[in-house]
Amino acid sequence: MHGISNKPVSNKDIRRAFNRAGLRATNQRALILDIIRKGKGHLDADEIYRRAREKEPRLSLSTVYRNLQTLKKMGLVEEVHFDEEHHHYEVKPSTEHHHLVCLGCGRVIEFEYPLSRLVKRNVTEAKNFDITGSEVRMTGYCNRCRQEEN
Amino acid sequence: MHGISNKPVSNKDIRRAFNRAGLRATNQRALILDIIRKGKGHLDADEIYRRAREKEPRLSLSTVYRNLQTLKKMGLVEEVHFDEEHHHYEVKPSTEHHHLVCLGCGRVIEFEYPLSRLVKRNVTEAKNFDITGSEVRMTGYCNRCRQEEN
DNA sequence: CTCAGTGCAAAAGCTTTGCATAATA
DNA sequence: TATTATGCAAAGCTTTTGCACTGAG
Repeated sequence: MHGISNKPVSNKDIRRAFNRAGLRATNQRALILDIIRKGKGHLDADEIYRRAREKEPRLSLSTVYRNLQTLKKMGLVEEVHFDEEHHHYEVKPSTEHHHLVCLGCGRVIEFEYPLSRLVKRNVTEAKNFDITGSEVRMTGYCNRCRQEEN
Repeated sequence: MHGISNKPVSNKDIRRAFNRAGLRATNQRALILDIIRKGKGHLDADEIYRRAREKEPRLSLSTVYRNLQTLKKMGLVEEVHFDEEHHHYEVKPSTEHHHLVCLGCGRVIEFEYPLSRLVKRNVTEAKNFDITGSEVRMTGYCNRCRQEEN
């Protein structure tokens, strides 16, 4: 089984995706997208900035912010809210997935589950609602942290 | 059937709750809590500030922020993230409840459903996780907005 | 060659903090 | 009366915006 996806992965594909959207394929843009992809979704704007500058030291923070907006609009990147402080960004996953956040160690566990379908089916108020996106964040304590507690 | 709750509701109860926590029962504090309660959970800090000033014109924004922190720590108030822009606050509900947000008209629909229990049961990664809180926000389009679209 | 995108600097939110004063326990 | 909480003003962050310049198409 291959992990084939409908998302652009090669530089060429990325370039095409940008051009198709009427946007220009700049190094900064590709770099930022690449960092978000490698960051596994738990990077905030500043962290993306810091990592990007290692490769492209002249890059500016406003370029990061502007591209985050752009990539969001293109549907390539998704903004998630892990905590009260920062926004985090990740490449949009094709399947519905959610997060468990450990309040002990801060670890974030991703899981996949079609919660929106379930809500749609079982919740009266959701029946007449066309759910297009969902953001689920459950907090608690992971196995490891509970054991250390005792 | 009464809507009896274990949360303080009368002024006296609120006063006691504060004192029990070693805190002082100030007018500002009670007012802010009252506004959050009446606001049905969809107020941001600035909106709380504006409403509070109608009753207590000398109240400062920093007092609002400080008390939001305090009330959160006391477990009386909960911070929720509706959109990318602001934090919203609501009195902590006893039952697990979640939000449907209409991207068309901005309407927020609350629904109750024990999603965390369900995740705990059905998701491998959640099995060893002690879920203590959950924040679910599903977005889409409500009945009304879908009809207007056509 | 054109115009979208960039870098830089400045501005604009939102939130926190320091300090003197006021109010509660 | 002893602190806690408040108001005010200033500072701190994160994010956005204006403008001249650069580079992709």
